[in-house]
Amino acid sequence: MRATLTHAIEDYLKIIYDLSVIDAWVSTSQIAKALEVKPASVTGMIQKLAAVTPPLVEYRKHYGVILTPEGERVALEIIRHHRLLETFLHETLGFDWDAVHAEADRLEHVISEEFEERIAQVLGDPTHDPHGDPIPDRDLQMPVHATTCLSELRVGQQARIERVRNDNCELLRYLSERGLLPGVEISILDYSPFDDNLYLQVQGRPESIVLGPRITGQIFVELK
Amino acid sequence: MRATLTHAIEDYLKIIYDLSVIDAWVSTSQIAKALEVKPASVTGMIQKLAAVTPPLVEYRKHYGVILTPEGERVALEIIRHHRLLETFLHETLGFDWDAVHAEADRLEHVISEEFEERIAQVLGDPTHDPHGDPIPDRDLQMPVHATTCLSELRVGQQARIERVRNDNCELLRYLSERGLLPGVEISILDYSPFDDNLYLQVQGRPESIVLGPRITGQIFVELK
DNA sequence: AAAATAATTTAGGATAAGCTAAATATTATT
DNA sequence: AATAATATTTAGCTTATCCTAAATTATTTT
Repeated sequence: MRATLTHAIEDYLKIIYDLSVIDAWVSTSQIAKALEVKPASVTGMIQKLAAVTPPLVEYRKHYGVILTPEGERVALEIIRHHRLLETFLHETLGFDWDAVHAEADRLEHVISEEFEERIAQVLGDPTHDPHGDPIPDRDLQMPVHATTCLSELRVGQQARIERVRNDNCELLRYLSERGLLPGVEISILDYSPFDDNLYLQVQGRPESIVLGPRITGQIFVELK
Repeated sequence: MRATLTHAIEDYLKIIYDLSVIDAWVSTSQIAKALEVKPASVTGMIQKLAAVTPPLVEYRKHYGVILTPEGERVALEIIRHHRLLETFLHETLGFDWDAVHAEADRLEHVISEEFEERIAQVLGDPTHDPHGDPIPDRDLQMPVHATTCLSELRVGQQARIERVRNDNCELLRYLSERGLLPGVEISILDYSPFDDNLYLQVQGRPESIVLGPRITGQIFVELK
């Protein structure tokens, strides 16, 4: 079934996005703590988010979730709402510093695209909210074509790297040293079900690269 | 048990208030039609509204409901939110006249008292919304609804449009395209008793406008 | 590598607000 | 006053999102 984006779902996606700054894979208990609900409730919800069409998260039992491109698109939309609202409440309506957050948290789920555009215009298309957080811009939403993550690929498949969703400098250096950058074409050599490691090769390079499950879930690719 | 004011409850109270303009006692089916839910659902909800502490409606089986003072207080609070929001969306954010209603319908349940006060202040404590409906004031006094509606006028009479009591976007656009807005002066050209249509003209415009009986009962005017 | 601890999932309920179908009350027509 | 037509209510289901308690899986300590 196609997803109806309830407030609760939007809250989950937003929190998952926020938590995935450190590690794109986010655990049940992290989400539970952030949303102030019980872990069992989180399990129920993320199973739903993964089952919906198109899936909003990828879910691995006892491990965690990662946003799909579609999930991230929705998360960014809500975050744009939130940060524009905070800015608007503070700048235009004169709300205090500490009051804007709670108000924006309720309004973000309810405003239309027209409302969003009009306050953006009134504010002169700001790039940062009053806390200094960046406001995703209107069309920074994900590319339209369907992408999968590396961990979904089978041995023998070929793909082109689309993007790497991670802030971790070390990881990014590790990848770039091996030529694993957006745009590059790769093929899957082998997969170890024991430790979930993926062996792959960059087109035109001799050596094989091993990637663990934590990383393969963060690299999005376009199938060939 | 003490009432938790959900969005649904607020919608019921608001609609009951609106419907009680004609008769303070409002029937199940009137509410069902206005809210676009089934009569059985209305019965369930109004039984709850009557059972809560303090009761929000008085309920008589097979007869209808009437708002209690507490129910009316809540209804007026929501209506104040709604009408302030409509005014704000139109005046401050530049929304079209006919687009404000849908947006306000969602926002009204979600804004804080602080938000309410700040937009009221920005607008200079307005007494009427862009449709001409009175905005209940901060201490929630009853607005006075004593005006005549268009359908009561005779051929040759002149009047000033006071307010249009309707949610239908298409209708509102239809009216605004013809310059039929609150504040505008009109005169009645003709009336057809066969189909109950009213022919009228906006002061300073050449063309005549035809309105059916469904509409003329919803446009309130002040006689000249 | 076994036991202890922690995290996660499953199973089974609770509540809010909607629905349909059947039962009952009210009102209108003959 | 009996019947027909309407309106309303009851009973029982559905979906969304939460909960608790018990079962399971993962991780850490010894």
